[in-house]
Amino acid sequence: MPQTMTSADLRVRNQVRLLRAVHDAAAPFTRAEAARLLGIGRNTAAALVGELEQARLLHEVPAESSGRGRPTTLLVPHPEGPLAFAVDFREDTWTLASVALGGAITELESGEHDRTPAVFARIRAAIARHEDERLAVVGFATSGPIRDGHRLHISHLGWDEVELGTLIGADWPTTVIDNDARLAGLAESRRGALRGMGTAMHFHIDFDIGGTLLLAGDAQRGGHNIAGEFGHMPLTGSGLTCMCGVRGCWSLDVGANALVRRFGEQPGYGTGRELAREILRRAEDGDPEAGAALDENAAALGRGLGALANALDPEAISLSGLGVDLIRLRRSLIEASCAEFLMAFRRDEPPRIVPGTVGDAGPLTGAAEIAWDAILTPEWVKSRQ
Amino acid sequence: MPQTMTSADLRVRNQVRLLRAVHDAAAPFTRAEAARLLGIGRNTAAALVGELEQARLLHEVPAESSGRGRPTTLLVPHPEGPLAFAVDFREDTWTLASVALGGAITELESGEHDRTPAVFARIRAAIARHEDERLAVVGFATSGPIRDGHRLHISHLGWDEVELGTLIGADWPTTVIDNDARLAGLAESRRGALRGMGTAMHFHIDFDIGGTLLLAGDAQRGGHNIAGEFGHMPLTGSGLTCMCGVRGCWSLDVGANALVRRFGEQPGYGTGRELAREILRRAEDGDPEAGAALDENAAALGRGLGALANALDPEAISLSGLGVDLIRLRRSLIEASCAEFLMAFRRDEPPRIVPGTVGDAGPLTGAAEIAWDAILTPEWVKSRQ
DNA sequence: TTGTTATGTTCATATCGAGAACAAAACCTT
DNA sequence: AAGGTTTTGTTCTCGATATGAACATAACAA
Repeated sequence: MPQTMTSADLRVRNQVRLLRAVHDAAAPFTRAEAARLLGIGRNTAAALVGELEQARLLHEVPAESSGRGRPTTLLVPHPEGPLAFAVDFREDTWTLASVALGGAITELESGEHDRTPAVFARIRAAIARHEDERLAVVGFATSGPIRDGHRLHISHLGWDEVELGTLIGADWPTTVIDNDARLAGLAESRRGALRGMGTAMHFHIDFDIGGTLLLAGDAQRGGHNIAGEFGHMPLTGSGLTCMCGVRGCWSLDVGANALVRRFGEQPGYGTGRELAREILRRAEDGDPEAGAALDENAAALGRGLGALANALDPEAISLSGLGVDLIRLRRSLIEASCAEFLMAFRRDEPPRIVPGTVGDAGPLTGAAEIAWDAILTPEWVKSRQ
Repeated sequence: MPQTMTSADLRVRNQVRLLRAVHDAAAPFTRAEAARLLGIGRNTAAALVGELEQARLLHEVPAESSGRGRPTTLLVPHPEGPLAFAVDFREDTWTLASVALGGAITELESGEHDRTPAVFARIRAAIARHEDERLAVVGFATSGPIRDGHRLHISHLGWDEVELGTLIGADWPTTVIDNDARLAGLAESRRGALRGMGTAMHFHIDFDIGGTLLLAGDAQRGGHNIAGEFGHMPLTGSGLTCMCGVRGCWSLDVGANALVRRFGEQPGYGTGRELAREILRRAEDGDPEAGAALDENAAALGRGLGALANALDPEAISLSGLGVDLIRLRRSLIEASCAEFLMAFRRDEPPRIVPGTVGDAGPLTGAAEIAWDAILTPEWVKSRQ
């Protein structure tokens, strides 16, 4: 029973609701609109906003008049307010950005790395270079599952069950972490193609395919925080054995690895991505063999999406990475293959399959979301008064 | 923004929290315990309980003393309080029960039916026979997906997109409806083997297999209210075409249909269930061919559960129907097959596969849960004051 | 018999949001 | 240019909530 309520907490709770509304909104809104949105009186809204301005969380700027009525103010993040830092930690690069309330992202720094855990110390140093008293929380996106929230497993870096506590230590600011595929999905759900949907899915296609189930704007994590390995279900009837230890994974037929394997190349994480780009280019230029490889990839993608739609009934499915190219080049094939594996009675209302709109910034954007989620709480807001 | 909050709503909200706690509790608790549970003072608890007693929602009975301290009272449903009716509508029978706050079920009536929609009128009549002013809401469990919440599709009755409004009309009490597999899962999640879990799954195995994903005690419904057709994912590599219109469904290899098909019988909904029981009996008696059929069923079950666990990471999976027998007779085979299709790094912590404890009463119990869910709201509680 | 413990009860208090009335600042009409 | 309209901001009173402290009560234990 977390939601204990005294009449004093009521105020904090409404402050959080207001901050959440400002953060989630696509565009700034006025104080009067805020009152209507939250279902509170204008007087109460004035009081809330005043206190949040005192706490340097919100700021009021004159709104350009729109029609009749007394001029009002727009609610915007306070110029001296708290900031979240977001880190996107990738295969060989990292990016650090600052994110204000509302989601505006400012890139601060980026770098390459040598694939050893030492990179975490360098990222910590980069944070320190930009850190000031405005920094409130860090959101961190990494690839690989993070078991039970603290045991990191990145196969293509050879990191096996690395203890997160040794990488992100007590000298770090408050930090929340999740994996990139899940965060990319969260970003689409909060600020992209899946906005406002109750049930949706997102898949990131790179070397293989991973994804997340998005319910009411939240990414599902599972019982051990390792949900989302949709690529490791045997959905396409492959006879091969996957790196994960299972036979027949969907990932064996979808993604860059599947593309290059068709050309006799060993799938892997070095040159594989470039070769996949090359195959994509050749397919666009009309090369029949490259085109056939793309066809197979698209058909396998659609088949898996259809199967998953039967089980989970998403309103829409967004794709990122290679998936964006596959939609661009093979949309009808994906949809046909999806429909073929959709239960007959669902075919008149198939899930929409759309490219993500957050794009490459998905993990970073998602990291910013979980960072702000961590502090947009009654406890934190109360502590700032 | 549904959760508008005035200090007057606060009281109603706490009343609902208290009622919810009483409803969800495994055993009655005292007023003092309620105060601790909700994090409120004893004086506030006294006020809440007093008002709920006035509203004929709660009743206080002397609690047998346990050690020192002033004697207190247990909070129990009011003897003249509201009741939910629950209906379990099956292939050829139906059951009507009355369910008090807290979940105690009293069976009222049951009957057979002729598989035509006319049975709904007879169920309505049965409700009318037992209805009095205490009846607040009806929860209804049916088989088959209910698209968008109002278009019912029961293939084995030959009902295709039947409009629910024509079956459950304006002369019915307030009625909420969902399908049996989902409600059986909800029952396990609220009152059975999956109690208290954040992420879990339940599968009901009858002719085929259907299930539901349970998150924090709620069954997922999907974007069009037709989530849960896990049986129609191609998880086992079958080459057959399923009744649903798709090739290779998991359901082709798991359940009574799969059992009888192995003996050259046509799967169907008439004698199929009896034949499956017969096969089960023979397997128990040591018949090698029946045993082999059971083996195949169990292996296919495990394979699918492993695949789904990769994607959704449940803490536990409960089974009902034939699944209970499969666990009883072939537990190790199911677990081995599940492990084989579990990603290697997950095998040291596989999902627990357990028989449901609500058993045959799952759909009825789940129907009662959604019925009470529908009224344990601030609006309804306020309307009773 | 007396002390201990847990719970029930009473009362004063701070705070919250609602609602009404009024003020202010724009736009629109004539 | 003047007056009316519309929307928002501001001020004040009011009823309601949960709290916390103090006290009362009813069991058990020594």
